[in-house]
Amino acid sequence: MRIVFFASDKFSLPSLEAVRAAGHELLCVVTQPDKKSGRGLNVSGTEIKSAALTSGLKLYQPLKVNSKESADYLKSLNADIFVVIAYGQILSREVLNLPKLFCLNIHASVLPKYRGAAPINWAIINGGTETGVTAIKMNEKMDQGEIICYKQEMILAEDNSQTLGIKLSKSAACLLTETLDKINRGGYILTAQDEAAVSFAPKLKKEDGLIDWNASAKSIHDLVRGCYEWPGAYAFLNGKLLKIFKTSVFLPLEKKDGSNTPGTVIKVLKDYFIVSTGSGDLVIEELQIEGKRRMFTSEFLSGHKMSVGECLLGKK
RNA sequence: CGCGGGGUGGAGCAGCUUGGUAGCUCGUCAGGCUCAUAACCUGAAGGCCAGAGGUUCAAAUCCUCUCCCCGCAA
Repeated sequence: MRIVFFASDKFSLPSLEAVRAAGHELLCVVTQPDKKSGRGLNVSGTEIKSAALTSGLKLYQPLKVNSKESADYLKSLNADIFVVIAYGQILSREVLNLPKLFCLNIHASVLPKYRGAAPINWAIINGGTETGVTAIKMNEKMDQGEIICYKQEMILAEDNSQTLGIKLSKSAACLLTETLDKINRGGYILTAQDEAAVSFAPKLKKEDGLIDWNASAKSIHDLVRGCYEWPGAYAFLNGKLLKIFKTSVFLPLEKKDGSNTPGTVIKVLKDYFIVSTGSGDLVIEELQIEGKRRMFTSEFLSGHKMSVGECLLGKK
């Protein structure tokens, strides 16, 4: 099929590769414009851009994909179908109607759950044990299109957003090629989403990573996993930002009186330290203090004196 | 020119203000103690103090420039 591929995140890379490998005709890759990012004012393009350039694919980076100029160009490509995966701009009805067939979107959750920009993160933050990827025929409302098919994926206890994202991106690639096959053969059924089961996964904000020590150790642990690696779960230690990348829930052998204020360091060992929470204790295994690189707690403790009774705070 | 922190044996840090012997907690290696050990004791190896200039009798330390890492912000 003649495909125009819309993507801006590395999540879409396996899908892009799969479409190529399946022998479809990639007319053009559409991605977000280069943006200033990082320290200073370095301009950089998306990873999709570099991949497309490496593969010699045609690249298009409209500032506004719905503009007349952009729509005219996309129309001129005369595509069978638009494939949209983590593109980052909402397509107008006009653009959605450009391809001969329709616009196909792969979303990183089992819809109608977790509509929105950060489904992988929220699935973990909420302590879920399974999620998946869904192929939908897009309509003008965000993630509300009819479902063509989906695949489920387990969320393992050791998964974080990164590892789960990698797994889902691969399953998205499989789902995409399967779906394209179905569409090619005409053997697919559209199922409307159950509006009663809808939930949302809005784009993560920096503040979403702030740890509330009054929460349970389990939910803080889920926050740490779900906010990996951006924005990162964080607290403050002696006025400095402390990002926490890896934790585990500590299961004490004996019951404690629970008199420790949540956020207090209750034990410092050689390789890690333990912080009390609203319910249960949390082992801190990997972290990053402001101005320093990310490191294992064992490394951190080699050079930073930390003592029982210190407090990790929710603000400076 | 967005703001700020940093670069010191293999790891993480102190020392810099007030120039004068390279320090701490680990790790590594060797030996000892021990029924035994990730524990304890003793000893050793391992540094052009990011790089280049400058000031000085003397620079990790003060001045200038370059490179690299990180947090904020986007």
